[in-house]
Amino acid sequence: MEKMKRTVTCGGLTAKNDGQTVILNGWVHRNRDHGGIHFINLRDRYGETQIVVDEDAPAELSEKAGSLKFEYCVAVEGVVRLRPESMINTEMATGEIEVSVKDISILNTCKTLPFMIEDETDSNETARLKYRYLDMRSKGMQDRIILRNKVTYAVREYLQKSDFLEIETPTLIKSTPEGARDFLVPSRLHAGRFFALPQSPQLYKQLLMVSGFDKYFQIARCYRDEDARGDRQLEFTQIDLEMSFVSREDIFKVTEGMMRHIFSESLGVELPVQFERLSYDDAMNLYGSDKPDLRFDMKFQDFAPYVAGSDFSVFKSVLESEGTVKALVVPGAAADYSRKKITELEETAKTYGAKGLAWMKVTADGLDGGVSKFYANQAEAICSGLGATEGDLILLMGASWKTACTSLGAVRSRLGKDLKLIDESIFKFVWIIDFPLFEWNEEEEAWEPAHHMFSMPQEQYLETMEQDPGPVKGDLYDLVLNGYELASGSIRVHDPELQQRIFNVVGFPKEAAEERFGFLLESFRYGAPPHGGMAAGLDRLVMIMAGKESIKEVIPFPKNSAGMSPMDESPARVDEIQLKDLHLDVILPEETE
RNA sequence: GGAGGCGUAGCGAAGAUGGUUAUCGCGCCGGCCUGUCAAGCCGGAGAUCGCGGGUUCGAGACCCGUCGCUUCCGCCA
Repeated sequence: MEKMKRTVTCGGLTAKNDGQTVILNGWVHRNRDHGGIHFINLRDRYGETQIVVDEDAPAELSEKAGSLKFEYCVAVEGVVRLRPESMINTEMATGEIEVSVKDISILNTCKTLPFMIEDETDSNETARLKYRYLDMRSKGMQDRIILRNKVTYAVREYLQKSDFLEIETPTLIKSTPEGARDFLVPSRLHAGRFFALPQSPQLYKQLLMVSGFDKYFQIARCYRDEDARGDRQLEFTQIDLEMSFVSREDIFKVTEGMMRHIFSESLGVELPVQFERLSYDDAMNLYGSDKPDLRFDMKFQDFAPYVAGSDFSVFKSVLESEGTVKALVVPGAAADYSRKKITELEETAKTYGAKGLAWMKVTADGLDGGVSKFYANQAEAICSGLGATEGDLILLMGASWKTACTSLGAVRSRLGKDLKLIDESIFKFVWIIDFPLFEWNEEEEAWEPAHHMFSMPQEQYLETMEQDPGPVKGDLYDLVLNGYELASGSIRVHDPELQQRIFNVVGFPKEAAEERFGFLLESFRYGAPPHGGMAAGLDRLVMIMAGKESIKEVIPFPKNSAGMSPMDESPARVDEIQLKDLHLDVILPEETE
């Protein structure tokens, strides 16, 4: 190897290198054999270089060139030369030059590939995951993994310069009942006991604040044993940070600064100095989502004022049962939206629990189609009230507040895509603030934490928190980017008494709290500083930056949607001896005959 | 747990209303070719049409079941 060690990479040669003797190492990306002359594109992560075995090359070399198949790993020695003027490839970074080959050494051959190595593969995901090491040879995957590296580097650079300390927290921890299901790790040394893998470093970073490390961050792997989604995996990575002696504004400032640095350094995109803010209530009422995509507008409007003056009984009964009736005006969509296409929108709404989707179209003479006959007498008032004009489609949703908002929100998202209202080239950040601290669980008939139990209630609600938990807003915030929840954070509780009051509201008895979080509560009794922080999803961030819709595209070795790896076939069964060591007995679900 | 979509050669796809030997592109094998860069041209091999059952003279197609993948809901921040 020493003799044929590379002196340059496949992306490094330009016209300036004309005449130099170089050695390249890389993979055969293409091999074009023209009979007497071979053009071979040699590829590595830095780029591609065309190497040429000329017509007057020795027969042995020519034959060797002909034998090079896709993805052979080779070393090549040759002389850089300028391409003839008319042969310059302007699409290629190294397109001005080529390397005239003097010697080829085959470092390794390659079997027939399961799929071609192309810039973006359209091969099926299972094959891509099974041969992930080949999939990652593609330019697209290489670019994304490299982008991910740039992002993590920018994170560290920015936070280190802002006096943050990168500190590791344990990944074998105590299982806690809140939130998602834990991954459990059986203990060999302690029969019947289990560690859990962390869903986040939450408790430990708070303890670091108690220790006085007033600015902490970590690029932390987290685990949740829940079903996968396009933007959710069993294991994922968070940019986790926490600060002491801060208010929400300090955390916003750091996060905004960090995002600006990330985007500027890794994409060359300049973000605004401050991100927009929207209260949770407004986000839900106007966009039907706590993670609204603000790259397009189309806000909801209140349709309640027109309900009483109509015979349309569905909406009347909705309002009687304290529900909401929302209107969504879709400009100019009347002609394009046939009954069939509206039914498709209705199906979207129904997946979010809506019973139906009412509609009408605005014509020159008033309202037409759908439920228009019920509102004919108010046509003018409705159109001017909603700002609807001829050719617009009006969609109406009546349901309980949350169902009305979320289902119409889903319709809005779909319309955004269908009508191409979204400018794909922009990055639209928005802080969603003033989240409710508690959420009423209908089934369990109990209050539960909307985020987690360690978030601070806003001061004005402290008096009434126990009597009336519903309206209590927390010092809680999410950062949303292009309709994805990118980060989530809060000012934490640092007072053990207040923490206990919150546990009480969500029906978490003192004994259970002590049992689970005793170490945290105890730490609060030793001069815990006020603190707060946030955690941002690294995978999602890089996914959005890369313009992809699945975090699998930015994770080197992801699991499939069933939570398995087609490559190593994990999770796998283990042998009896291992189980015995761990004091485990496995009961498989009954096998169907 | 539920709903939709998909499953045809190594890969990507076509295959109205059931009809003889299942089609195309890429890849693979062989040959030709002196400037290509998705090179081109000629020839060849390669498919129990996911699996099981059924309807039929006849099923890739229709029916039932089942498995796998995928997206979404539930779940999860």
